[in-house]
Amino acid sequence: MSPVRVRFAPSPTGFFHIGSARTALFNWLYARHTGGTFILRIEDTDQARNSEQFLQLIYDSMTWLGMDWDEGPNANGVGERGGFGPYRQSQRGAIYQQYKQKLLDFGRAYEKDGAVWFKMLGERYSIFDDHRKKEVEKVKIAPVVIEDQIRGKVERQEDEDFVIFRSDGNPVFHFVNVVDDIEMKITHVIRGEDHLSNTSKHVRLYEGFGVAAPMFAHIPLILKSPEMGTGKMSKRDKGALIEEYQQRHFLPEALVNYIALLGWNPGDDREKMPITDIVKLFDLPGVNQSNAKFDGKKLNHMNMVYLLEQPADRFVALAKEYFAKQPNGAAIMANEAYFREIMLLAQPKIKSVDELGAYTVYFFTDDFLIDAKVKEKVMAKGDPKARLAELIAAIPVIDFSSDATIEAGIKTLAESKALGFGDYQAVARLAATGTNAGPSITAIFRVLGKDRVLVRLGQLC
RNA sequence: GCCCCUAUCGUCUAGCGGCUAGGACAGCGGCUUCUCAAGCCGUUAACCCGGGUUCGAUUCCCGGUGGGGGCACCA
Repeated sequence: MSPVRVRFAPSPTGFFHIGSARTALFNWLYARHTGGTFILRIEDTDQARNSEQFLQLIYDSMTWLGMDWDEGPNANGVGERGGFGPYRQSQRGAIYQQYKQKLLDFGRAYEKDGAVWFKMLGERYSIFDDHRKKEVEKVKIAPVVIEDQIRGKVERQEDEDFVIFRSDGNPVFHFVNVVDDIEMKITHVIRGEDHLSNTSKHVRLYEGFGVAAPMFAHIPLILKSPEMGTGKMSKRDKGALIEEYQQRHFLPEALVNYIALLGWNPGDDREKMPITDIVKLFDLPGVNQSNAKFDGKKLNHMNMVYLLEQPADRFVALAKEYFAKQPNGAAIMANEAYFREIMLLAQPKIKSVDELGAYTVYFFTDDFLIDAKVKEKVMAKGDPKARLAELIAAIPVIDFSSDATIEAGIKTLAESKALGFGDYQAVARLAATGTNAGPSITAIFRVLGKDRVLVRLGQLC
């Protein structure tokens, strides 16, 4: 069998969303699994809706997700690579003209009302279509049979001529799609199920050109989660845009892992798995046939699991990227080692990078908010003011060199008053951080240092 | 309206004629703990309905119903 050549063919007419990303991913996975070629082709024939901004977004999103393409435009938008170009349909006009002429020469196309139509072969008859409210001409012809790699055998009647060039001279999607797939020697067309009904047209076109059709594989769609409503996930839905996850500093490998699992699984209970394993195990017959609903919570969980296991350097780098985009520059201005220490305290505790700001504010400013509800709760229990006073008195003699020595110091104090560590912890935390969530109080004390701790404890008294 | 695809816990799914129907997320309960998370343990929860085929159907076939998609001089 000839080497696999697959393509992802987006239109730069809107934001890059999760459904497109998965179609791209399944193509990419199949190419990498089989050692084939992954092609990026830009279907920018709709001049009215195309934009360079959206085009760049496609490159950026694919790159961010780690889906590298072997042929297609370069990610910086300058030039392209591969021997089957150009890879933007807007630059392939001459090829479409040639193919149109072929069909004309074969007697498989004709002009009518200024448009060019593809001609079905067979006995003709007219019938009134009450959906379209008009008389249509049909052809007696056997149904198209598609051997879909995911769906199995699909039969569909395709019995009407259809437009391949509009009267404005531009070719339509079905035509350019098939021509490009022929020219680029595509072996497997992996695309969303929304194209399944179009496939019969495409098969007829291949027949018209006298070319064998490629393999087809129609993957299920991603639907809205129940809270979002019903139907296909659309660009307007929350969580639908790849850009959004990038801006929220999700780990791309977590997102890729999650979307790979929407409609595919490795055949066992594994969920979190490195991309190399997914590449190894991915195959078309393993793809599900039914649509999947998007579940942001599960994606969040996947992201957290990945975050937890990031090496310190990578996590700190991610944190730095995050803080660099925050309006308040205090964290980014902070001492490198100080910043690193705080980020590593936060790493095991947060669920996503974008929690970092709120989770660590009090390390970078003395002007942090005191959570009113937490304050009310903490101050209502026992005699927190007394505990605070005792801590302030004890701290000058406590050894702040390590968490262990701080813990020992507070415990000694607690024992001397016949109290527990917990009696000091909550109020100390409130005073030092303004909240009830965070790393261990001993680590907070150590990182903040005696002076700042004393000031903060004093302020709450 | 016509055509096509599809159907297991709320969600993602395993199952490929005989299972106590398994896992994960979410939920709930507990343990641990200096808070909050995480972690660990436990727990609630599913084969859409009706006919066949079969000794036996979640599994195969048909019909219904539900869900999704397509029926353009959009892509």
